[in-house]
Amino acid sequence: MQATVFSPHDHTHCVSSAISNAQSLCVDRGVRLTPVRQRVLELVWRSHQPIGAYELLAGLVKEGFNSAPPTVYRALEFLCTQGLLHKLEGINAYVGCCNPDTPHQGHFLLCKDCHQAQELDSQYISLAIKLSADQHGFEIKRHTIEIVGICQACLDKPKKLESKL
Amino acid sequence: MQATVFSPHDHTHCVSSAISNAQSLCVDRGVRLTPVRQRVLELVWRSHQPIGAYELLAGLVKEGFNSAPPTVYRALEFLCTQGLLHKLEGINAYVGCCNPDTPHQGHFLLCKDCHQAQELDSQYISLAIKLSADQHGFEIKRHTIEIVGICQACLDKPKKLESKL
DNA sequence: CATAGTAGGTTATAATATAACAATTTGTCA
DNA sequence: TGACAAATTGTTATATTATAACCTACTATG
Repeated sequence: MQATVFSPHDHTHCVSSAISNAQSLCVDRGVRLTPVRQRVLELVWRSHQPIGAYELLAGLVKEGFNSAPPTVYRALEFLCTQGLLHKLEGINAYVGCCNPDTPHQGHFLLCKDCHQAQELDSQYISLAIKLSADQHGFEIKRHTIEIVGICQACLDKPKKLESKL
Repeated sequence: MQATVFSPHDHTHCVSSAISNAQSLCVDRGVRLTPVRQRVLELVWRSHQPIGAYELLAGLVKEGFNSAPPTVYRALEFLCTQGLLHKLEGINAYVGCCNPDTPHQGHFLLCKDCHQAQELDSQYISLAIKLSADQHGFEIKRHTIEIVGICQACLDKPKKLESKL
């Protein structure tokens, strides 16, 4: 069983390694991970859940950054373009990408209970989508795959609400 | 090759059969396809593209319906719940469902050029998603599959912009 | 015809996102 | 270095999407 965000783990390590990975990736690509961009990336990674633009903006403001929406949306656009973040369209929220070195579209499991997002890397899903598109002569540019449900950890938890009924 | 929305077809027929199908479906289920709900369904089907809530609202207003947003959002919620429409999360727009009798989640091809949406019914995609979720012990409630790119008809068109360069 | 449940009307506002233009910083190269 | 172009950020305003809350009207049923 592979490690997942749904399992306990050293999240501080996740954040710091994501940042240092992003730094070297930006150097390699000749793009600039400016303070506000890096801070947004840290805030997303630090969150244990997908996080929205205005919540990120509130975090920036606490640290003296500009408080206008374009500040955070520009940083998010940069980070998504570089593949450092993925946007979850269904909930208008952002999550860190686990493997930004290899450009790819994210596939996600979203838990309705703990609200965590697990990025998948399923060859089966990618292949099935490719097949369907090919059958229609359709040329894929990008895709959004968001699977909403209950993660294993939450399924295993005692069901508080039901026990009260 | 199956018929697709990307191909020419008698769209008037699409609309009327979608409406009559919806009417009998609602009768069967004991739910009410009220005038505003039916009108929203017609407006979505009549559009040759996915259509947004406020554009639908403008259509309702022209015909004397109430002009406040809850009017259209309530109708959309009803229609989506009944499986008569699907919402495209990536573009905040709605499309008619081709097969509302069988409850299902839509899979879509969205053309960036002509902006049409083709609903897929791919067992491969469904199976691949099921497999991935099972591997993580994840219980699926619903999912969003939106594939953005260029449809065959648009690929075949002469490329106007490129010929000007 | 009383009444409970469903649907719609109305007002207000929340949440998400972008346009447009000015100011500043950065990289580069004569 | 200093001048310039490009990239980034600041700032103001507004567009777009969606929901809360409360009230009124309609519908089905006994």
